[in-house]
Amino acid sequence: MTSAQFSVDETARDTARTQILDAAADVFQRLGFDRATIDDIADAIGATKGRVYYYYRSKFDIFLAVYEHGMSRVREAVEPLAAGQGTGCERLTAMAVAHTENLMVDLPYHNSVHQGVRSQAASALKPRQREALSELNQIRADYEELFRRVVTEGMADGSLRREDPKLATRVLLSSLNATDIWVQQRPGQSTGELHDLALRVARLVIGGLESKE
Amino acid sequence: MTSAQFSVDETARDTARTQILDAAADVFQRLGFDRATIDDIADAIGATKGRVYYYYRSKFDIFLAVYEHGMSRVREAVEPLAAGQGTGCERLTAMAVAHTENLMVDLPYHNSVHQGVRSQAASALKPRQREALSELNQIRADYEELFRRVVTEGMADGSLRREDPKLATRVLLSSLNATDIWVQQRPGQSTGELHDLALRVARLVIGGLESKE
DNA sequence: GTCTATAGGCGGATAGAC
DNA sequence: GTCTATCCGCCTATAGAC
Repeated sequence: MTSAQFSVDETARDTARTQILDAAADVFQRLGFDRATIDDIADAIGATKGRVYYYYRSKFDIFLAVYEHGMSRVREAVEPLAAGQGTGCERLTAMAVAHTENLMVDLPYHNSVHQGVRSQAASALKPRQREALSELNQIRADYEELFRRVVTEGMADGSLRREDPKLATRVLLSSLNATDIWVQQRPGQSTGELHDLALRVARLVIGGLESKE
Repeated sequence: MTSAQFSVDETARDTARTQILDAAADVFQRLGFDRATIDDIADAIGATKGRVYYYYRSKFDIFLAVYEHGMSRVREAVEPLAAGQGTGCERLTAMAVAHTENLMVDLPYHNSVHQGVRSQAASALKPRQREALSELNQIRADYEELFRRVVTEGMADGSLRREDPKLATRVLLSSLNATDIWVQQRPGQSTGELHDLALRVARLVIGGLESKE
């Protein structure tokens, strides 16, 4: 086996896995994790259970992969902005816009993650799965910490009101994430329109609705 | 059968139904509607399935009753405030505080409703159930409309920034509702502490985090 | 009214053919 | 690798005893 061949095999495997993940995220969004069946996922890619179980051990493992995929994409988009130029408020706004934009683009993934965060307590997990889940929750906690640092800096430089940073960050992030209830992906939507909507949402949440007198 | 006796029977029946509803809301919150079993609900009140099915035809009917119960309580608390004194911003804030406070007090009910809104598309419903659900969704839409009117008035009287009222109302309500992810009921929590937390959350969402320069 | 027992179906997961 | 066939457990809902 040449290394080129090895590489090709790896790519093919990754492609197959990603195809399953995309389908799974979509089905999870539409039906919810519990109602979604492996057959639904298989149908969505024109296959049967057999193929899905060849690539993933269990339904929960698929969920974990969707979670990880979704988190790493949004983190890549947002993390660089935390250390950028400008006041805390300006950087926080840039992060919030990028977060919301990513949420809208990767809506099925985000929605699945969101479901997972809501109901993680449920169901008896195998040790392997429990470990994987708590790793992901750690990544999520780190992500929140990223926002909390910028919030704290913004309060220090006077661009943000002084409030409990932990509470403020929680409210901010949960508010942004809540948009996944009412946004809907439309095929004809340009990325410019999405950016515009994300901007308006982020400004509403950070700037508030109250007029500045 | 005297009318007094009739009344007593009705009360006993209502008490039994409410007990089931309280248990169901709690179980739905902890496990999610899909994972929750009728046995879980029965266990929570020290009974077996038989009792639960004597009072409710199906699991979905229990969910509908929880939904209705939760919505009518929050509506009773918030509706009178819409027509009160003060600027649009002041009335909106009072409504938002009452909404959030009620959410924290009736957390299991709110959380169940929230789940229902998220996944209502799923599962084939019987005509009777479909009708009941769309009635509840109408009640929910009316509730949102109540907020939208005050938002519009606030923009007219200058106490709120001019924005698309529909978008602003959606962001506001979904932000407030999103707190059900991270709030947790603690037995020792006084109503004063709850009110204080609700006030801070509502002011963060309406007033924003940005400092007014 | 509330229980126990059970029917009935669905869906996750596996075995084994191709 | 992907399929078909099937096992098995769980859970909604009902029947019927008490």
